[in-house]
Amino acid sequence: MGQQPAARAAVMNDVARLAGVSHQTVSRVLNNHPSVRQETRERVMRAVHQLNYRPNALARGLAGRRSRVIGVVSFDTILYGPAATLLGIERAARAAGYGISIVTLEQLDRAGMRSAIDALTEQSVAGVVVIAPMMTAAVAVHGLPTGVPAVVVESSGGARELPSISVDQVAGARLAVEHLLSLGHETVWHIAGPRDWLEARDRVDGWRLALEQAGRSVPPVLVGDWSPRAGYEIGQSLVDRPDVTAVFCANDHQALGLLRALHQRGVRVPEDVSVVGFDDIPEAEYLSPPLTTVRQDFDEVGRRCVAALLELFDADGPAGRFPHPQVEPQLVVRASSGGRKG
Amino acid sequence: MGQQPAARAAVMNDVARLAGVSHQTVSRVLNNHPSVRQETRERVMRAVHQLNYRPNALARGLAGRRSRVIGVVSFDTILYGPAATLLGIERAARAAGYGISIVTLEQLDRAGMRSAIDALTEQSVAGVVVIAPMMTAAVAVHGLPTGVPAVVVESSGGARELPSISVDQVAGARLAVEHLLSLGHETVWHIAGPRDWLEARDRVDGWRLALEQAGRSVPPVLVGDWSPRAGYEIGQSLVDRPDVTAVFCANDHQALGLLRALHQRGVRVPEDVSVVGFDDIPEAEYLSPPLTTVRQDFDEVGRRCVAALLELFDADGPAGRFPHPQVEPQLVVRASSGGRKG
DNA sequence: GGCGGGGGTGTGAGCGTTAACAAGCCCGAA
DNA sequence: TTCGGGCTTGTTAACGCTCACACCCCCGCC
Repeated sequence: MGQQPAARAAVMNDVARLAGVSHQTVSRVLNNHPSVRQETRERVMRAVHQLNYRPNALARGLAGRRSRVIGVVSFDTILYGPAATLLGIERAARAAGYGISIVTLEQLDRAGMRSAIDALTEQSVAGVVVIAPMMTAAVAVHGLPTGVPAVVVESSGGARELPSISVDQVAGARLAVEHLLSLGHETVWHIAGPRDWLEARDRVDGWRLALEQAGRSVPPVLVGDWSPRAGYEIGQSLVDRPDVTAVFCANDHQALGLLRALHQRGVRVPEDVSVVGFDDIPEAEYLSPPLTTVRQDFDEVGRRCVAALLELFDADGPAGRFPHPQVEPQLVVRASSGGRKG
Repeated sequence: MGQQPAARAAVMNDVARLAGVSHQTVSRVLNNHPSVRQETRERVMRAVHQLNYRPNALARGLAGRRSRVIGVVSFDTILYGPAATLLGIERAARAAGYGISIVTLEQLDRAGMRSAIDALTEQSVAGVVVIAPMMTAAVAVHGLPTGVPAVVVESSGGARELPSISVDQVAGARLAVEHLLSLGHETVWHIAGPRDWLEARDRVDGWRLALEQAGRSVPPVLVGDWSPRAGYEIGQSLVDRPDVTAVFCANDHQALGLLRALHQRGVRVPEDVSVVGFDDIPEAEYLSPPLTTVRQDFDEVGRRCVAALLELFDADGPAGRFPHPQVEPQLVVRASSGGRKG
């Protein structure tokens, strides 16, 4: 197909001229306005195709109120959870005809959040999804500029005034703990995520609740930073304690580090110690041993985020039906968890 | 801070009025035009801050030639490589004052690529980075609409007419193979990535070259799909062959699956079989055993992409200094590789 | 003393689209 | 016949900004 070297791309007026109508009629056709005669509509569409016309999103956004772009504020897109959530949102947005602009925060302070949202606001995004499930994020999100619809991906307990989508972390943690208890373990230790991550807190809560409800002793919380290194180092300190027979890790990467520490010291999994993770990262199934874990449906999270945002666009008011129901996590039992030793 | 409920955000004219100048002077100040008196500049800036004025990127893009957004076409952002590259680009872009719009392809055919780039073009992005190091991608990219500066992240051998940034995959593979040979292995097997991935092909080439150059026999290529599952399954077929003492995997995830297969069958790493991966994913250091691998500097790749794009903006012509030098990968030796058995 | 020239600033015209309103047409009802 | 009203289309005005140009003032020069 001959590409025309420097020929300016067709604009709406070119289409209008070719179709013998006014530009406004072209606009109406493109926006599916009802009152256009069928024959006119076809004539316009023919011209559109002939000129390979593409409406200019910038002009569209400027003239109308609403752009077709959703902004996403994320934190660490190398982490599996955020990356998967981002992908889920992207898919859902594209399905709804929206594009995605992203800002990845380097530091999660109020100023960073502010400038991220400012950057997106400048681009006149139709709405914003914040994937930053930390306390600081929740606080920072509070100061959003007026009028930008926003949805937060986080656990319960964060920003009250914004709709939030979340996986039920407490329930997920309970699934893990109850699974381990049902295998006969006296109690379950927990390697948590960073204190200021809401998800980490909720998983701690779920873990504690499940233990208390079963009348078991609650070991001290061991705090990591989501990294395999943290799991490894905490694992090293845990490995000498004979009373540790089951460990629930707040994410799979920490579980991976823990497995490494256990393996290094000759502790067998699951014969000596059972391990359960959280996330179900793609490699979880192929660790040694394959990791029992709690799966989160990030695609579903993405879909609900976009749905909530679209709802907000229509509602126009700050209202909407909050809170949204939580996404239910799912226990995936593999070889890393087994019956109590002895 | 009192948020004004429905007060329309300040526009350039509001600032101009408050500062007692024309809107054009405000524009000049904001764009660092030289011919503005210092005192005027300060007066304008004061008004800007007082009104918390944010220039509207849409209007800016419409009026001027150039938007401040870079489009990124990616493929599977759950994979470590693409995710890390995306993050690298995002960082570099933000440092240069650009935002990022992403499109993640579900299917990597020509039509998908086309519509992805169309979607970005509609948003009037200033330029496009394509992270889709597959043959099909390279082919599809060829049909880019005129006038959109584009950079491709890929191995050598892809699209000729577009600037491309890449890590030297051939060199990386050689590093891995030469390392294994230097440990005394007779030859090195290779679990490759999918055939239509350029990176996979280049790693195969580097592996083959290194073996041939050392006068060793070249085992058949084993083709995987990047997943731990592929590494696991191929590993199962490999585990019975006594002549396999060293395996170079085209990425860490496949290596992870391979480790699983070996471990499951009681094959010791590195005593019986040495394994080397590619990527240096965060968990590589904490596998059992810690994985020797080839590290790619994705941040550097991102920086160079953005730099190349900015260069293209200025050059305006299709020229520029091609080809760009490749990013050098780096061997990271850990415990999964050791001396030849026996 | 008049005139060229360059900083500093204002004016007007777009950029490509949608919104709001007006206008023409054809219909049926009074 | 005449008038109101739905359907279809056109006209004009934003949207918020940059670009091109005109303008003014003050300087130094012939």
